[in-house]
Amino acid sequence: MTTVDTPEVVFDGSLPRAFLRPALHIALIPGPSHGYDLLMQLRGFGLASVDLGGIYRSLRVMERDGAVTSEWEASDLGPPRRVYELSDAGVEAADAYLRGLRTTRMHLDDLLTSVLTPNELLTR
Amino acid sequence: MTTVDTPEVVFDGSLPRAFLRPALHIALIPGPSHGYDLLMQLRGFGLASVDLGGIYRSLRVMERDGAVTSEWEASDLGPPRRVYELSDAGVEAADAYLRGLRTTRMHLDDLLTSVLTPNELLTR
DNA sequence: GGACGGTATCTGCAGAGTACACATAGTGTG
DNA sequence: CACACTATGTGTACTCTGCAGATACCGTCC
Repeated sequence: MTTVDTPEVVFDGSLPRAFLRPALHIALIPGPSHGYDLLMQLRGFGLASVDLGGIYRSLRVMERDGAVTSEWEASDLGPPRRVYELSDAGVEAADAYLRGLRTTRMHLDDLLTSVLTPNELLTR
Repeated sequence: MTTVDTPEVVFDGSLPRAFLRPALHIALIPGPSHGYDLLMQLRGFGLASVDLGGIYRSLRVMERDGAVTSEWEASDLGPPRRVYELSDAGVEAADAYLRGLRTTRMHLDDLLTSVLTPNELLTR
């Protein structure tokens, strides 16, 4: 089977996975949090299709890289949580991500307006 | 040195690969073009690290999906070019991408401002 | 003529990254 | 005691990407 399996236009406007790590850093700036809660937060930022497994893996990589530290915390709503907190290096990384994302935003604007300014396109 | 091989904050502000297909669609709205030229255009939109091989592959997938048609064209600057043109379906797809990207920009703004509004963070 | 740099397309492949499903377990409610 | 929600984690097949290499046309300079 040659499996041509059309990937289709999956760009629904949600933030792509490339933003997962930046978003996790940023979501942790206000204070410590755990994976399951971060999932909910990220969904609010349009990271709609993000996979929980991916979040846990990402957080562990971030910890391995020294951006966060973690410790277990009891919960009265369910099983214990692994709570992550930004390290100093993590705060710096978050800041770098913020700067990067502002540039990204700018490029996105360039791309979106590139098609609007030549107004022969509006007369299509 | 245990070489945990820090991937580091590689987020330089360039548009991530997820934007390649949308950007190709959009870049083709003004008119037909070929891979090598599209590379140059996309670089102008912050798709800096984009790989030529990836562009050619993407274009072929787009053709397979019916978004573009291609034909060979002679060039007096070098070897013949394969010129791609948006089909009707491709124009629609490009439009869908544009709408999606506007949503993406909105989410990106949410993410960026989420960290600015709580102004205890500004006093760090 | 031959070397070189720019233009142009395409393929091969190892490694990274993902989605999706599954396993496990605590807590409160009917 | 079944169920839903909270919560963390793993296994795996698949896809995607980056990087490097092959091929080739064109104009210029020596």
